[in-house]
Formats: sequence, C-alpha cells, structure tokens
Amino acid sequence: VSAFAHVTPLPAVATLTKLTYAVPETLRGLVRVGVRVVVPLGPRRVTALVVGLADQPPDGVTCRPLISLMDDCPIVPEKLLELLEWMADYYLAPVGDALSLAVGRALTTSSQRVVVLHATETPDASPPQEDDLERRIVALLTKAGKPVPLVAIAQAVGRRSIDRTLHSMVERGVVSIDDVMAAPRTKTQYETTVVVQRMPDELLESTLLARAPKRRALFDHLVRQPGRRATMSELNALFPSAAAAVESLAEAKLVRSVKSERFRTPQEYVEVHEPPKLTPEQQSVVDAVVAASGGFQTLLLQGVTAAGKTEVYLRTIEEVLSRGKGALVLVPEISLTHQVVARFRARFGDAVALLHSDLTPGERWDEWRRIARGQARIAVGARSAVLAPISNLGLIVVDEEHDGSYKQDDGVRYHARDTAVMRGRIEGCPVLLGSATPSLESWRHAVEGRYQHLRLPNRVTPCPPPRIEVIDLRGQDIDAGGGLSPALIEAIRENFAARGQTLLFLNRRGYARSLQCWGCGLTLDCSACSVALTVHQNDRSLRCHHCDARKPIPSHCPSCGKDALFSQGLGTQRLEATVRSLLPDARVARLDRDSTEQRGLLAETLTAWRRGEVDVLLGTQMIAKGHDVPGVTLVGVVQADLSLAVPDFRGAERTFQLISQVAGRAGRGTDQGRVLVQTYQGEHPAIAHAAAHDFDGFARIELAERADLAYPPLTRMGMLRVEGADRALVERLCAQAARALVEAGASDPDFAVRGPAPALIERIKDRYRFHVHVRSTRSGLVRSALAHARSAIASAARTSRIRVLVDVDPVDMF
DNA sequence: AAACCCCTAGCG
DNA sequence: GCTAGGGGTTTG
Repeated sequence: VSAFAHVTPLPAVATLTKLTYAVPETLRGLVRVGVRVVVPLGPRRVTALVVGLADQPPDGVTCRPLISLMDDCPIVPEKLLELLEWMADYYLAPVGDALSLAVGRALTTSSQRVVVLHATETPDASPPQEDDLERRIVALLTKAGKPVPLVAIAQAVGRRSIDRTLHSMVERGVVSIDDVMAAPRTKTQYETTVVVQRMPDELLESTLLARAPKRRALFDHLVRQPGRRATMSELNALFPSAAAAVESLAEAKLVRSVKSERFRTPQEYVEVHEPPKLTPEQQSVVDAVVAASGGFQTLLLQGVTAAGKTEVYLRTIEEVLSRGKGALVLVPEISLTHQVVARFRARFGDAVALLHSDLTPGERWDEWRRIARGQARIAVGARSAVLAPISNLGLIVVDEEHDGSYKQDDGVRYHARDTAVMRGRIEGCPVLLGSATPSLESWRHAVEGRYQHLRLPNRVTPCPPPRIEVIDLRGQDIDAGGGLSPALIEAIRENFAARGQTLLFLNRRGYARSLQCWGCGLTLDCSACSVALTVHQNDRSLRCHHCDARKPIPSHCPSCGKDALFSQGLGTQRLEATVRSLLPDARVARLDRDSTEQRGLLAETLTAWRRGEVDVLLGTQMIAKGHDVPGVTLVGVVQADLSLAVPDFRGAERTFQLISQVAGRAGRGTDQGRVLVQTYQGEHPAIAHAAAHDFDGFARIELAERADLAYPPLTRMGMLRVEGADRALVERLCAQAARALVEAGASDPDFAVRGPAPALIERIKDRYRFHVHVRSTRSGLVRSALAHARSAIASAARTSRIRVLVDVDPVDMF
C-alpha cells in the first residue's frame, strides 16, 4: 500500500512527465497504476494518470496530496503505459499528449477560476481611485449575473494582466475568486436491473400479489423474461409506478435490484458467414503464425486480393483466444472496412470491441472499459485502436499495413503500424502485417529476414486474377471523350451491353481541378491558401480543398472581365456527367468525399451496388480501398499518372498500390475481370509492374532507386515545419532550425538536411508554411536533431505565435 | 514612483 | 498548458 503516486498530468505539460503526490489515507490501495486522479497543479486542479507508485517522496520534495480518484479500476494497463511512454519519446511528443490519445480528452477535466461579484451596497460608492478598469469589470459581472471565468474577463476588457486590479478588488471584498471543477464530458452510465429471486409461496401469493394487480402484472412480466430480469427503465415504460411495485416485491425478497453499468455499444451490421474451409496455403500461414505465438515476432503476410487474408486472421485469433489471450486488429478506415469488422462480430460476438473516431465519446468510453476489464478480448479499430487497453495480448494484426491512414497527421504524429510492432515487442506477442502491396519498409524487413515472410499468391475464389491492359494516351485525343479514350469508352459500352458492372477510378474529387481564363491566363486561387479553387458543379461553387472556403462560380473573369473561363483538369463529378451522357440508360453512382458527406449514403450506395442496382460506380480511392466493394467485370483507371505527379518520393509506391487495389476488384464469380489503365507513362515501373501483377519486381526496382537517392526505407527521415502569419518570420525561423539541424548532425557524414523551403502548399488559411527535411541512416540521430532544432527556435516561435511541429518518419511530404 | 508589459521558470 | 512573479520599460 503505497503512500505516494507518480502521475502525468492530462492535458500535457510539455516538460513534465512525472510529478509525485501524497496519497491520502482514505485512498491508499485504491490509487493504482493506470487510474485517473484529480491533482492540484499550481493554483489549479487537473486530471492526471497514475503512472507509478512509491513509498517515499523523491529527495527534497514535499508532495501535495492528490485530491480524488476518478476510476475504481485501471483504465490503462501497465504495458500500454510503457508503449505510450515509448511513443512520446520516439515521436518527440509530451508524454501527456500520448496518454491523452489513449484516455481521450472527454475523460479529463480541470478547474477554472471564476470571479464572483459580492453584493455591493452602492456600486459606484467611488472606489479609492477613479478606476476605469474596475468599473468595467464590475459592469461585466453585474451584466452576467453569475460568476465569470477569469480568462473571459481578461479577454473582454482586452488585457492580459488584470491581476493587480483584481487583487485589490479581492482585498476590498468587492469580488472573490473561486476555483470550480468542471465535470468530465463523459461519464459512466448506470442502470438498475430487477431480477426474480424466488417464486412466491402461497402466503405471499395471497398477501402480496393477489390483491395488487399492478404488482402481480409486473412480477409475471419479469418471470416471462429471459433470465427472469428486466431493466428498471423497461419496467418504467411498461408499468406506471413501477418503482413502488419493485420496492414491495424486493421487501418480500421475491426480486432483487442490481445496479450495474450500462454500455453504449456501437451497433454494427452483422452478417453471419459459415466459416469457410481453409485452403492448404491458408492453413500453413495460420500454422506459421500460431507457431510464432510464443513471443515477439513480426510476420509479413503478402497475399493477393481475395487470397483470404481475413479468414487467416479470424482462425489465428480463435487459436489465440483459446489460449486465454487477447487480440488486437487494426484496419485502415472503419467506414471503408465495414465488412471486415462485421465478420469479426459475426465470428466472435460480444468479445469484440470496436474503436474508431466516429464513436461518440460515451460509446468510446464504454468500449474502452469493456476492453480494460477483459469483457471484450478482441479490439478492432482504426489507427488509434493500437492503444486499446487489452492486457495479456496474444496477437496484433495490422490489415492493409501499407495504408497511409495509419499515420497520424497532427498532434502526436505516430504511425500505428510501427507502434503496433513496438507494442508486440513490449507485450511479447507476434505482430502480423497483411497486405497485397506491402510498404517498402515492411517488404524490405521481410526479404532481409527480420520479419517472417508469408505469402498467399493465389485467390481463394475460382476466378483467375484480372487481365490488366495499359492504354497509352500519348498522341490520343481524349478531350472529345471527356477524359476517356476510345478504347475505354468502347469497353464501358460493351460491358454495359453485356449487363456487367463497371468501376471507374479517378483520384480527384470535384468537377474540375481549377478554373482558368483563356483571355488573361488567370487561375482562380483561394484567397486564404495558395492553391487553385476546385470547380464543383453540383452546387455550382468554387471550393478550396484545404480551408473549405466556398464561393459561387463567376460568369466572367474577375481580372480581365472577359467571358472566357474554362474548367481545367478532370474530376469525378465531370466524369460522372461524361458517363451519364455516354450511357443514358445506365444507373450511375459516384463515391467520393463530397458524395458521402451525408451520413449513411456510403452504405446505401454500396448496398445498391452489391445488389446489382448500379451499372457504373465511379469514385476516388474510396472505391479502390473499400473492402466493401465486391467484384466487377470491368475496371477503368482513368488517370493513372495523377499519383505519380505528386512531388513525393513515395509517388510510385502509391501508384502501384492504387492500381493493384482497384484492379483487385475485377473478377466476379468465375468471370475473369478486365482492367484498363489509362496513362501517359505506360513504361513507368509502377504501372508496368502493376499491370503484370509483379509486386516483387516493382519493389526491387523501387528500392534500388531509393538507395540511389538515399530515401527511406534505406534512410530514416524527419521533418520540421514552421507555420505562421508572418511569411518572413516563418522563413527566418525555419532557416534557423535548418542551421540547428546541420549542427546537430555534423558528426554523421550521411546526415543530410534539405531546406528550408516553402511547403508544397505554401499558405493554408492565411498561415505560411515552411519546412526542412533531414535524412540519416540513424533514426536516433534524426530524432535528436529534430528535438534540438525545435528547442532552438521554440521560445522565439512562442512569443511570435508561430507553430513549430516535428514529424518523425513523415509520410506526407507536403 | 507607480503602472504596465513581456518573459520564463516551475508546477510535486 | 497555465500562472505568478521577476525585471525591464513606459508613464504621469
């Protein structure tokens, strides 16, 4: 029973990881590692997580006592705590930020200081000196009629320091300052269940029930229920004054009320599948993973689309569960992977907890608790589910491990796949990474033997892999076809005539990329960002895809006044219009971020598609990535070069992945699918190898290229970005950071610094962005250099409202 | 001399 | 992250 607790405050205090508090006698034994507590921090009170216990305070420190306990059992297991501490260290973030990611901001609270106005005899009984500030404060409080947060007063009177005035007001008893605690935004909900304890004997029958029809009815209702129980809220709905009836039944010991927690469990569509028989290939993969279950090991499962990877996960997890251990399954984006999730639910039922960003805070908290208490032994979810509080983990699965959505793009910029591997190491369990198109990072580990390389080269379906044809657009006029070549148009027509379904992939939403004037050459740009506005034809607007600004499409050029505006570059809306005019009788649907803004529309479209009620489905990578999109007979990749044109060394890798994924949709039943890829660069390795279904060939060429240019995975990368309203200052600070980076890496001949340079989008929401990149073969050096550079400009940045962020192993180079 | 402002250490 | 308090600067 420890008398002292080490805690980490939430939200993060950058420099603080551990503070020690005395545990009051009454809370001894209850304060355990992994519970939330409220502690005094300076003049305020905040939520903190207990990260350790001690019998003695640290030398020379007097510890204040902690105030209260927020959980009756740990919500973060010790090994997860270890992972979070690693995460903070590796990604150069405050520990409190990493902890907040797991715990969730909705579960934290802190106190706020409020100013209370005292009843004054005469408001203008002239204060000692004619003080304008004091008058304004009093007026403000009088108007509010209730205590006002101190910060709100400071803001309203437009000053930062009102301390002295306020101090004197407190001393003279005009006001007082109170410290009030807000309730956490999420609480545990409780419910009362009434259970039949025994059946009445004759005496009770006649005395208690016979003459009381309400009591009688309620009791009979309970007896008829499964488990002879019902919740109080159900009873209240059915019987008026249920509470009184229950009370008298309870007095006679016929029933008993049990207070229990109510769980807000997200409802998932569950489809029951008969578990299919495993192919020998699948079986040997399952055997290999099970054989690795003794300890930490990373396995890369490289399996083509429709090779039955999900079934492998399910079987392996069955095995893990039978040994009394838990499992963690990561999927890229829940909205696109409903079917995978549904299969887990169908197989394992309530043992599955679901974690993703679309849950309400209440649902998330309830799923979190189900996992933390071992009621749910399998957690399935997107990126942040890698932090699910499962203890005694037996397996971690990362499905579609190459997917970019595993990288968090703000706050703690962690990579969920890499974090999963570290979690496996900490927990001593295997980590299974699955993909048809592995990231080059993982593939290299596998071919060099650090990961066990498992393969599923064949489909489980009778249908052979699709035939992929490359359409060379060079020298072709595709404007007439609205971006579609004659060959693709012909194929779409034929497929429709044959009653086949067609999938068209174009990775750009909106109607057109930009609006330009052929009179003066002007491109219409966003006023707050340095990007062209995208044309949206559905509501005839121009939109900025970065700040979401919208304005109507002008009829004339705002610069030269000519009626000479034309749309430049093909988007999904325009493609939709083209297809509709091409096949007036066809049922056409579009899936992209704009079309799925309405909740439920995505699922609706996919259901219609699955039922064969849609002939042509077109869209962005949503249709490429979606596990939910079943096979088709024709797939068209409208602009395969789009992802190659991005100034990012991973462009080729992404292009290969997208083409392979969307091509993987082709083929249904026993029909071999046909895939047409439109491109100006048919000989590019990413496109040529994707067409040949040759991942390994592509990976070898691409790795050689990366080696030549010293890019990851052969080196490790880091990025530091400076953002602020003052362009010159941003650039200067970034240059200063770059110098600090050079200095920090001087000892390493391979250490390379690139920049400072304006980010690809130099300005977003009126804030300028500059960045600098570093590369070295040593990850530790990259990280220490980033930390050094950040602290070199931190104080200058803080005072001039400039943001500095660092990214370890960045994925997006923009 | 008093009021104001900016900075930054320290929070247990 | 927030805050109090130090020290430098402005103001009457």
